[in-house]
Amino acid sequence: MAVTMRDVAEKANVSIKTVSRVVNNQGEISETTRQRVLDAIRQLGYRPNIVARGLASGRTASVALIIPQITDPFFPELVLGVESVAHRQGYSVFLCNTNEDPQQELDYIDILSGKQVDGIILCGSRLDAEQLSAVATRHHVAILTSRRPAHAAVVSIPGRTGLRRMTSHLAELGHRKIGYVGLYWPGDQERLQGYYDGLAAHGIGANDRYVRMLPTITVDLARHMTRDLLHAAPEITAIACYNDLAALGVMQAAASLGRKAPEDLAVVGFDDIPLASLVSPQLTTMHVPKYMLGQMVMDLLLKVIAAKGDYEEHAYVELRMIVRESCGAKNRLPVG
Amino acid sequence: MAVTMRDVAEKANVSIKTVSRVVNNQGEISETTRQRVLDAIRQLGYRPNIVARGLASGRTASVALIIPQITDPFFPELVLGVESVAHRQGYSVFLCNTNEDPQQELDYIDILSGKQVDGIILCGSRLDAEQLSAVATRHHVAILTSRRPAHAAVVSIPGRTGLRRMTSHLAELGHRKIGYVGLYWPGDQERLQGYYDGLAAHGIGANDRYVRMLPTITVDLARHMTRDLLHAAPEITAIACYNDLAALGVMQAAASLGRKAPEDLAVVGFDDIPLASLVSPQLTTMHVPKYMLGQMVMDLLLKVIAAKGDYEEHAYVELRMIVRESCGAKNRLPVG
DNA sequence: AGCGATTATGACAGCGCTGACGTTAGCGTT
DNA sequence: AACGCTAACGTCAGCGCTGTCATAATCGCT
Repeated sequence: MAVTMRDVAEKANVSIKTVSRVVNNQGEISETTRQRVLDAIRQLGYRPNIVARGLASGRTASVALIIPQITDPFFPELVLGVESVAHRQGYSVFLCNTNEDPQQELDYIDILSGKQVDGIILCGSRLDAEQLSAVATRHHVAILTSRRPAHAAVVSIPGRTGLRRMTSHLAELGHRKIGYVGLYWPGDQERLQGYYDGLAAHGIGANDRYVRMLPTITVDLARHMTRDLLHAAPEITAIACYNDLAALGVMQAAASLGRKAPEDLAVVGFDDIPLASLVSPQLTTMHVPKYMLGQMVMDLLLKVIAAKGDYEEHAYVELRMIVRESCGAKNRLPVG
Repeated sequence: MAVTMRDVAEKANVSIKTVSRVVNNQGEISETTRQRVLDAIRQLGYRPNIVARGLASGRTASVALIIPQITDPFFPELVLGVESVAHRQGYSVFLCNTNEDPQQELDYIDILSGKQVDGIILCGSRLDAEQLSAVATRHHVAILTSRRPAHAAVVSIPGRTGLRRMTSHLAELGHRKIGYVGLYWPGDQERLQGYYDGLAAHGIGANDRYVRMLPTITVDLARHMTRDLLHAAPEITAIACYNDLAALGVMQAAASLGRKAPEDLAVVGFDDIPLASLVSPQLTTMHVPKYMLGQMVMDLLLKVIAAKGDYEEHAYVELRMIVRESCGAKNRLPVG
């Protein structure tokens, strides 16, 4: 069925090793031999068997990309970024959805390392610090997280700084009663901290009654919790959110209570997912360069692979605040 | 470094083949031997090397999922559906974005078949009929398309029927001047046909001036083209769209011209992407069960693999019209 | 007691490729 | 003329498994 190197070697009347050399562009080959081999390859339609190469060389040219949820609008762009550099470097990527379940994450790592992937990218890992560092020492790993794992190759989103800036923005607009709708996860309270930082920077005391933490972030859940929040503390005039999805829920809740954003409630999001500019009012949010993030983390993984795992780095992406409509700007729908 | 079957075999004092048998649950093994081997596996932390297995057996337990664009909101759910059944059956999935480029699609098929994937899923392929059938005969393939390739395993979205129903819906609401904003691609004009079908069913003559075809569908492009359309034919009172993304652009265009949906312009979409219920007015659209579609096409691929490629089937998913706000229903934002 | 059938296991080759090393012919050098 | 050197190959073992076949032990049955 499949054409092998042996077939090519016979046809070109050279050794298998010579064929291997021209296929991989390595070693010294005379131009005539190279052409002879190339012709044979073309005529026979030979395609190298990467599985066999993987077994022999230990490199499979495949990596695993582990993410919590591809349906979270944050991730598609990121995946695209990862894939673009992976593809350019000759790697293919296994996509693994963990459904935010640490056990599934561990399972996937197991399975994929059994498939001898050359490296693993962990995005928004739900593993605890200990598990994470165990995985990082055992495999070639690049991590995307807002946490600060030790001795690893990681790209971070500065969530704390980001939320401080967003909260400050609200304070500078004159808001004093500022709520927060966030994600409750013991492993990472960076963004919540940023919210507190922002309040503190403007001399506003933190008030636990103004904070709602969700076990997982969905628009529906955020809507429910926000209705609750606005009932309990109707004096709130602004809400900072963990991300845009939460912000959407917040805006829906406000609307359902007859409070229009931004006049009756200012809202800021985080991430700048595509949706953010498509809803009305358009979301003021912190832009996270997701595609670039994907590229960065894949680049990082490449370095880890090249260094055979012996590589540490901690890079941060830059955030950029996008002022749209949901907290007071004047411009409306794009025209034309 | 890695623990191999040989190590396990030595430790358990059996042959490698016996270890292989217990790992793969095949053949007759006495309970005592099985336990002995299992213990050795556990103690050594043995993990089978799937690459080696792949070379020896010809099966890699990996499949390729080829899609045009993961950032198109139609696809994440579908990918999830594919992955869920793949994972359940022990397969991993390579994600391949073609950027709607047929050449990239072909390249990916080449690369991944070099990696000896057991099967390939083609979604929304941009290949022409000839290329498609060539790929389908050469590899184990399941196809998701609205076209009707011969001699293949395919799942279809009945786009023609769907658009007929959406257009009819508009006609039944009393609209006579109904426009269409669609995708121009020679290989597939099913949805456009459906639009014409819908008009015809209500005795409305087709009018080319009411139709705009985009080379690729983005919200921005749809907005531009629709402004153009509404300038050229302001008498239009309703627009049927190829998909929800186009519908969003249409609604933005209408808003920018001071025409509010649904009062001044009724709009219907297609696909029911998550966005559809998040924008205001919420989109009336045709629900496509994307997650299920993913499951169906992966199930289909499994059959193709089991039949060693000798399997044909043409399944259709069921569509369900979702009446929301963008063409006349009364309900507004969800409450609580 | 002798036979085939069944159960449990091992031996062996080989999947298609690569890494390490070996070989050869041709060249310049002193 | 003997030597070393390099370019241009070839040889060989083996990556970690699986398929196929062989083998040994046990069993029931006549």
